[in-house]
Amino acid sequence: MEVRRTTVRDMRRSNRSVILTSIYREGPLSRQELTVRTSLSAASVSNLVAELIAEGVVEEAGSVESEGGRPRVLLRVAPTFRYVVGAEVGETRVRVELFDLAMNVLARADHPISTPTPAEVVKHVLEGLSSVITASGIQPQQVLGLGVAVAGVVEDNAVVDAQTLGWEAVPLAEMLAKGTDIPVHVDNGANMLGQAEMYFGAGRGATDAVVALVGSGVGSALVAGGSSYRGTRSSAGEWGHMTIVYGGRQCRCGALGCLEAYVGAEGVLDRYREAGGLVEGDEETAFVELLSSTSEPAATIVADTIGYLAAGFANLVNLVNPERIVLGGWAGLALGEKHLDELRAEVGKHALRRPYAQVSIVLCELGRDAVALGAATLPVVRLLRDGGALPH
Amino acid sequence: MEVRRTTVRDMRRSNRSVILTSIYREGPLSRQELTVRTSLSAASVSNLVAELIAEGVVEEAGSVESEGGRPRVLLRVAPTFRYVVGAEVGETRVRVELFDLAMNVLARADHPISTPTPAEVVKHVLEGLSSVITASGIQPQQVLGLGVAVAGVVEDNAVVDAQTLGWEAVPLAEMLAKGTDIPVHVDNGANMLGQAEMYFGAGRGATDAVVALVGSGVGSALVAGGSSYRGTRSSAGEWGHMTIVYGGRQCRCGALGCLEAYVGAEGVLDRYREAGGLVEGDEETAFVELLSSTSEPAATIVADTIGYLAAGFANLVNLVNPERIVLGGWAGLALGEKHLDELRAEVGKHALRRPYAQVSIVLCELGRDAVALGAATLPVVRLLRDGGALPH
DNA sequence: GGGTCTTAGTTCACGACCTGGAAGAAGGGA
DNA sequence: TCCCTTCTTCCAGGTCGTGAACTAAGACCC
Repeated sequence: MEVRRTTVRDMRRSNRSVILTSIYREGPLSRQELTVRTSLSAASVSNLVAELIAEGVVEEAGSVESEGGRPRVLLRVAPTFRYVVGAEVGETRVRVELFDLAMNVLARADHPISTPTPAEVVKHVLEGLSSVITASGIQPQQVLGLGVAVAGVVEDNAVVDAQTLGWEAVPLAEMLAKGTDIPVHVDNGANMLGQAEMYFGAGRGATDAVVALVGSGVGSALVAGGSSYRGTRSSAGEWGHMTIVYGGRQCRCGALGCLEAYVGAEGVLDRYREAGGLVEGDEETAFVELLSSTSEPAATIVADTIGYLAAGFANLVNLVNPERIVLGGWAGLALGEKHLDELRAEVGKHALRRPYAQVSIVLCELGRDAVALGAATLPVVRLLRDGGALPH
Repeated sequence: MEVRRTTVRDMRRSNRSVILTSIYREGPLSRQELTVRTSLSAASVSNLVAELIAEGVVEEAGSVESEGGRPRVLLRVAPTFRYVVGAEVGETRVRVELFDLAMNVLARADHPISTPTPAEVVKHVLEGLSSVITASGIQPQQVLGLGVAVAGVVEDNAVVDAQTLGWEAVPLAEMLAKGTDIPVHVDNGANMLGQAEMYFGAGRGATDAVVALVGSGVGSALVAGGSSYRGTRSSAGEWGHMTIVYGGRQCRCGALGCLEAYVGAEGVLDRYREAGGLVEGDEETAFVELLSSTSEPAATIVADTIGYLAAGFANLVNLVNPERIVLGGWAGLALGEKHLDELRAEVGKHALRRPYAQVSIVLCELGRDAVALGAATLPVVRLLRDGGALPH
């Protein structure tokens, strides 16, 4: 039973949330447009908006011609009402960025790390946090929240398992909270990149989508009915470890024939090497090299990769019937920029006709640095959900 | 924007819905237990329950010892408040069943069909409807709704595509509505079987689950966050056409290497035949025969089937992180009854450790005749959602 | 420049709703 | 008979969205 009672107060919060979310996500809107979209009465919109303006969450932003009468006053979420901070914890660095509510970057702090122990990471995130706050000249109280993205399984703001960092059961949010009064949210990196694309990139407007990330490894973020789908215990979206070639190549997860073993950059290069190809330089250079090579074995490997990836996409199309699949990750983008049409066509060969006709396959728009941006949206989403009420 | 405004009236409806749903799904409850579960005030519970009793939706059903004082009066949804009808449209027959709200079957009508044209099916469903109403001696006005399950893609109560019946774009609900005043709901057969299991069978209590159906073909019903997940355009759940052996066996959908081509009864028997096995009698007999055969090739085929099915399960486990997978369908049950433990172990080889540890794999409890039952829950779910308000 | 039209936004009385508290009725056990 | 717990009833208090009447602000016309 997770159905919840409703009280008289929930009503106002819920309506504030509806209005605020509309204003935030559908650009500047007039009160009149809000009455239409929310189907609230003009009186209520006026009332609620007045309250939001009085609190400073919303502000008027110019006006626009009406249909012959008094002009409509546009409303937007005040970008400087509060600020949000996003952090990306990678294997080799910690990046912290401060945004206003319009998600403009106001300050950034990068810090390389050698041994990413939890204590080390906590220290650098907190240092980055105060550094970006100072750099942007705002008050700490003006920061709405800190979102942290970690590559690994995250449950309830705690990192449960992060193989690349070698972490297990690290209560990251709790540890960070000891060093700051700012509310802390922790989530999975792939989900955060997905969230960024869904809010500000190629996923805008879609309610059922998958953001598929192909880098050295392969992952995805699922969006169902407008919000991120996490599964029972937050580990949904492990698309990379879907068996696609039964009994096939060994994957680093231990299983055989995972998608990742075929389309992850590492797997692709392994396959190229086995076919006699020459792999030089770091993974990324080599991968890009492979993509632009005109040699016969390289072309075969690339074509095969497209085929495997297409089968992986088709599995998503058939199983979850998304309206959009957004391909990202550095290897995914590199591949997609050259071969998107082939990929689309190939998906059609593996997917069922109907769901295939309903899906559009596009590339990420935000590049790979959007992880911190995505993490920073966590406190924003909370603000919108609570109708502009501040935490505590 | 699918967030909806809330008005002062939605509040009462929503609270009625919360109470009614609790009573229906969590068995007879006393008012006192309702105040705890819903966190509504005792005054409101009393008030709302009185209203529901006055309308006849809820009734008192005995009492139970309290903690020393006045006994608690138990409440239940009045089984005879209204009745619901479920229909299953198959290739060879139409089955119509009438239930009370406790989902006891009160009457059943089966009708064989030779050429399942839409007109024919409409005729038989309507005949079945009036036949079960007459047989059970109730008034047509007492029937809350008719749910119809069709094997095929259903969008907005219209059958979009049903290959086995050879239908395309059949507005079934609309056609049926011309012959009856009872509200008609149409949905996909696999989803309805899934719904039945989720409400009354092996899925009870789970909020993130997959009901996997293996018969001659293979399908599934996804349940996310407590309700059925349909995807953008209602065709989610096509698990059977997930590529599992890239470039593998031809599937009847046209693609290569679909799960269905390996674990659907038809595919299994084909593989057995190719391995030199002797397939006699109809599909079902032959399949059961194969399962109990002790010959070496048969054992291999069965073991392979378990392996492929396990990979298909593992893909679900990794991608959607369900708390439960319910295996059904006649072939699935036959296989599961003998080999469930092997299947579970095999899934562990393909799935990631964490999500695998969080899932339980169980068999359907309701048998394959639960399709009409599932379809009949459609109007019940509507009733619960609307807090007991009758349609129209 | 003044009147008028049109559309946008505001104000206010009203009815619907939940809550908390208090008082009491109901039903059983000691 | 007394006590205890579970409902029920009632009322004042507070919140909310709504419809209707009202004000605001431009455009247009003479």
